[in-house]
Amino acid sequence: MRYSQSHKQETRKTVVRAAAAAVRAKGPDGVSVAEIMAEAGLTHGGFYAHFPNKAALVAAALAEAFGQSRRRFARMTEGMTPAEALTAFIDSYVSVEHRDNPQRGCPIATLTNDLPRQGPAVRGAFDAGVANLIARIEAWLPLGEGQCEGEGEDASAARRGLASSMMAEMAGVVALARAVSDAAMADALLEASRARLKTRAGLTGGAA
Amino acid sequence: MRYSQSHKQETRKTVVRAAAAAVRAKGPDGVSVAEIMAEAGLTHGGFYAHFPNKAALVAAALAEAFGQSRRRFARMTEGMTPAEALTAFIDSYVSVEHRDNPQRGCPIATLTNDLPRQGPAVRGAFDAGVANLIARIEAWLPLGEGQCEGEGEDASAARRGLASSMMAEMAGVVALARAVSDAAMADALLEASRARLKTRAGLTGGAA
DNA sequence: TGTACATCAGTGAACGCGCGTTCACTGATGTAC
DNA sequence: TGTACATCAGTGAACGCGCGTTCACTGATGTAC
Repeated sequence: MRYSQSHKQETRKTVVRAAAAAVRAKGPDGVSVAEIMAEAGLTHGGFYAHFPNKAALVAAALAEAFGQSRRRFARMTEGMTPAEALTAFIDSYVSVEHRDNPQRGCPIATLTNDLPRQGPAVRGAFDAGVANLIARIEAWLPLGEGQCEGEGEDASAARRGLASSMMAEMAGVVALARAVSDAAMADALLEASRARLKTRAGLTGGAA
Repeated sequence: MRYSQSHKQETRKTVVRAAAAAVRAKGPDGVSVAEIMAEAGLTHGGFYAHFPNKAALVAAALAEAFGQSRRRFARMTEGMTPAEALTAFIDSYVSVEHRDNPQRGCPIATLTNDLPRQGPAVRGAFDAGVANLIARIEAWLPLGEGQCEGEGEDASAARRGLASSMMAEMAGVVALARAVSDAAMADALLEASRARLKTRAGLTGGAA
């Protein structure tokens, strides 16, 4: 029952971080306000001093989760060439480690199916996260790639299309590997997509 | 309150069909037993004459949904060459029509995120559905495709890997197109993956 | 063929339970004097 | 610098509500005679 000037903001951050983990692990409708507040060391009654309702917390948690992922990959790929960065990104995204730790993983792989049922604030945060991830992949892709030689409108559209297609496969395969209960099949799904994604990005022969 | 010999089985089928649609539209935890029974023209109390609990209904609904998808695509691709069938499959799976009608679409694109939280019966039905879909795509793929020329262990493994990778992208992009609220972005995601999937399957130049 | 009875699919009220949200209260802090 | 007061983050009991599940009951049907 003490508080200083910045104490409320710190408490809010703790709650949002707890929510970011819980929402990814159990889904927006699978966690309760009381559960998240307890995780943050508080009781559920105090929740409404920080958020108008549960939906606002979910929106904040989603934004926090996207921020965490972005910072993590920025740190990981610091100083790398685009080809190295993209390889590292694919290897860590399409991995057993990522599959087995949804609570600190990419929110797209965890929450996609729940999103159509969420409110505008949550969906807006999701749109932004998806667009950001596609743009990041696109920036890492080698120029003049694949079927579209030469610079111009077509090459740029092809790069964007490839980045979008890769994003869909990456999020899809991680979600699928979590859903499948046969362990060998789950491993095989990750392995197949990891190899194909690198080929698709033109990363097979070595760095570009 | 009448019943004939087959009446109970017909009622059960009606309930399972209603559940198969409702579960895909709203998720296993988003529909109530009462809602499904009302959809089938019954009251909720009678539910337990047909199923031991809600989980059993969800498992039956998932199996029914997979069966519907399988029959639909079998009908659609009847008499086609493998290349034609695969093209038709990609076009209808990665489509605006499929995105906008989850209630009669592929359960993988709808339920993946909910599956880790389901019981063994539901998860077993899901595993079978995923394996079946990958096998179907694999059977449609042209022989000696892509990077792996010549027949043998490697070519077969490459075909299976490609089929698995394509399945992940297909389910992933449909789920993603539903999750994204920006209509232009959702359309672009589908379009990009549809084109890339055909290229990946070796369907671009014409039939093989 | 006709009658009496047993069955059981389906009804609708009721049960605990957990949830999101509300609210009267508490007490450590920042501020006014 | 010291004291009195107002603030408001956090507490914990309580609220409606919808859910899965249970249960006493109903009445059309299949069966025994």
